[in-house]
Parts: sequence; C-alpha cells; structure tokens
Amino acid sequence: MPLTIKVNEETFTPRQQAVLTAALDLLVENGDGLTMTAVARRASCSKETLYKWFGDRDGLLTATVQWQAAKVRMPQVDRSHLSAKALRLSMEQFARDLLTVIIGDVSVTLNRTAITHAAQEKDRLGLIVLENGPMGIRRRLKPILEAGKDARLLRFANSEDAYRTFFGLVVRDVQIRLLLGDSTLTQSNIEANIEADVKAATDQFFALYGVEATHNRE
Amino acid sequence: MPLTIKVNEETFTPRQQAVLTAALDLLVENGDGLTMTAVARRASCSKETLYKWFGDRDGLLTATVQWQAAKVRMPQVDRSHLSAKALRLSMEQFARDLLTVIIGDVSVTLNRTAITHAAQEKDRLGLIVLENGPMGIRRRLKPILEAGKDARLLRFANSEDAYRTFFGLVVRDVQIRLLLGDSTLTQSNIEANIEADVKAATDQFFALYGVEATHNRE
DNA sequence: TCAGAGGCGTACCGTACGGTACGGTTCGTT
DNA sequence: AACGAACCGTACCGTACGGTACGCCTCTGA
Repeated sequence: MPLTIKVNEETFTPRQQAVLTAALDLLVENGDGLTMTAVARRASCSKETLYKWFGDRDGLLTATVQWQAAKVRMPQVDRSHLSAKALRLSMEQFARDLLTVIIGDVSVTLNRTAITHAAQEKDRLGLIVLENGPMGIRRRLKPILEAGKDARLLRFANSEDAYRTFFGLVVRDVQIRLLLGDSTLTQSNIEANIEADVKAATDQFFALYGVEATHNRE
Repeated sequence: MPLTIKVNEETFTPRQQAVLTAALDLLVENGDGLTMTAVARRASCSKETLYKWFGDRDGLLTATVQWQAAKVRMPQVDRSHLSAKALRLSMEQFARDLLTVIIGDVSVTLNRTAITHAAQEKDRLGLIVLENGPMGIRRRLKPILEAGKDARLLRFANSEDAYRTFFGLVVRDVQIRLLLGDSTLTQSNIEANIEADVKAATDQFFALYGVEATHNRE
C-alpha cells in the first residue's frame, strides 16, 4: 500500500502526484500549455494512463487544481488567550500569508485557469478555487475575529462584513491587476512593500473595527 | 510599446459596430462561444469580411473588448467648489458606479476573457481591460481625492494609496468571487444590497481618510 | 447599362489537440 | 519460469476551428 495523500475523498499515489506536479508546472510555465500530450511527455507517462487515471482532460485539470489548492494551508493562529497584541499579530500574519499566496505564480495561474473554466459554464474549478481561496480564508479568519469580539478588542455587527472588509483592505486591486497581467506589478516589486502593506491594512482594519475607533460601522 | 487606446465613433462603422455587438453578445452568452463562424452567422456577414476588417480572431476579440470597455464611462464629478457634502456624494456616486459596473454581465465576461488571454502570454486584452477598468477608475478618482485634500476634507500621504484603499473597500471579494463563478452571489442579490454597501464603504473610507478621523495612516 | 467594389454564403484546407488502440516492456505474484 | 496487470511510447482517428478561396449578389456611380 503506497503512501497516499488524501484530498477531499480523492487519493493520489506518489506517481499520480508526480503527474499532477508536471501538469501544474506546465500550467505555471505556460498557461495554455496543458495539453494531454505535453503532460504525458513531461511526466514520462502515456496518455492512456492519464485517461485511465483522470478520465479526461477536465478530470486531470480538476485533480491538479484541487490537489494544489488544498496544499495551500495557512497557519492556524492560536486563538486562546487573546491579548490585544496577539490579536494584532494574528491579523498581520493573516494579511501577510494572504498577500504572499495571492501574488504567487501558482495562485495566479490557478485563479486564471479556474476563471477561464468558469467562462464556459463549467464552474467546477471555480468552485474549488473559491473554496480553497476566499472561502477558506473566511473560514479561518472568522473565529479569530469573533474571538476578538468576545475579548472586547473588536466591534462589529456581523463577522461576515468584517472579514470582507479585511479582505478588501489587504488585497485591494492587487489580485485583479495580477490576473490581468499588469506588467507594472512585478512580484519582487510587491514583495518589497509587503510588510508595509500588511501593516497599513491591519492599521486600517483596527481603525475601523478596533474598540478604540471612534468611527465604526453599524 | 505605446499602447494607445483610442476608440472614436469614427473608428468603427455602424456595420462594424453591429458585428462587434454580435461578438460581445456571443461572449456574454457563452464565454467560449466566440468562434469566427459563430460571429459571422450571428452578424450575418462572411468570415472573409471579418478577417478583412479585424485581421484575425485576436484582432476581432481585441476590437470587441476595446470598443465595449471604452463605452463604460463613469460620470465625471464636478470638482470645483467642493463642499464636504459634495465630496461625500461624489465618492458615493463613484462607489455605486464602480460596483454596478463590476457586477454586470459584460464586465464579468470581459474580465474573464482578458484574464484567459493573459494566461497565454498575450496580455494585450488584459492591458486594455486594465486601462479601462482599475486604471481608468484611478485616473478619474485621483483628482477628486486631491481636490478633497486641497479642501482640507481628506488627509493622506499619497493619493495612490487612498485610491487603492477605496477600491478595496468597495470591491472587497465581490469581483473575484464573480469571476470564479460563485453561485451564491446572484446579481439581484448584490443589487439589493448595493446601496448599503456603497454607504458602508464610503463611511469606512471617510473614517480612514476624513479630516475628522482620529486614526489616520501616516 | 455596364463596371467595379464591397460584401454574403459556402466550401474547403491545415492543423492542433482530445481521445483511442496497440505492441512492447517492466514488475509483482504464484 | 510463467502469467498477467500496469504502464510506456507511438501511431492513429475524428473533430473543431482558424484561416482562405471563390462564386454570386447588390449597390453605386458614370
């Protein structure tokens, strides 16, 4: 019994994972370069095997996206014993992880692929990325926000709005510009400012939702 | 590479605009449905004419996106004599227009198309959408922000950050979710909340950058 | 009335790629 | 050793679609 990694009910053998890695590499290297022939050649396997394992091109694509997306795990933040300082650090950590993931080649590629897919009534990939992207973030951030609320460090009517505001403050127009291929946004360019951006976004979030804020949404 | 985007009414004849309309309709109806044959049939013209007018498929796509994107004109806001109330109304108007455009079928389709295109090293469409989307917004919003600053109604170090924060506060995760095909975000669903969202975003923006804000980014 | 331009519709070509078939090879099991 | 399952490599098929060619129609202007 070979070691397998379980991803949402789907298990992949190491060999299969090598294939998925090849597929992902091809995607990142060259967005439309994911032809079955190219994957087979890159992974040194036969097309027949690809079809046997993944059904069809769509299945391979889905498996690739799903497998990779699930690998993006953001560190869980310690929720217990929430001091003001700890909360702030947690939020900053979150912002940093979020930004780092979003500007990565893999994320850009996966989002582009899923969006392309969604443009054809096949929203399967879109839903996967959605679930592992924005929704995943939301799921992890929400308890922290509510812990902050319970600790009287944050004030908001519902955590949904608070999460979405935080998302907006952190991501701003970076993601859409990257997806559209804005050449003025080099990765190194963003990385250089990432700490400043993280701090700014967190400051702004606390200005809006921190208990000491005079202005607060109702 | 001087990417000049100039779409005058004289650039395309009415007949050509009819063709572009057909192409856009096909795009919106069915993202990948833009085949040359389909456009020709829909517009009741010959493929040869399409190639004569637009060069190749890419040219047709570019013309379509360019033509439509340039049609999205947000109202210029009167900048002179800027009262606090006028500024706020301007910002709200901006937020409303921005949200309205972004959740529209056409915008979603165009962004998806451009992103798909950008996934293939051909960032031409991406740049066009970028220019008419985020960058266009930035160009129109910036003078208003600076007028607000001059009138001592807003306070910020540079208008770039202020614009991007506003963008984030307004758009949040709506655009990426729509692009990914999030089925829980129906258009009517968003439209129902659009006024509340607009007000919330504007409130938050003024809380962060208004002169009366106690917390302000440095 | 005629000529030419512009344009429609259709047929056609080439190619890229998804998907299948098959012979040959490796490897595990008995 | 013998057998079979899994798999590799390659050749092959069908189709969809980008792009071209061409015959015919319509409209315009002299």
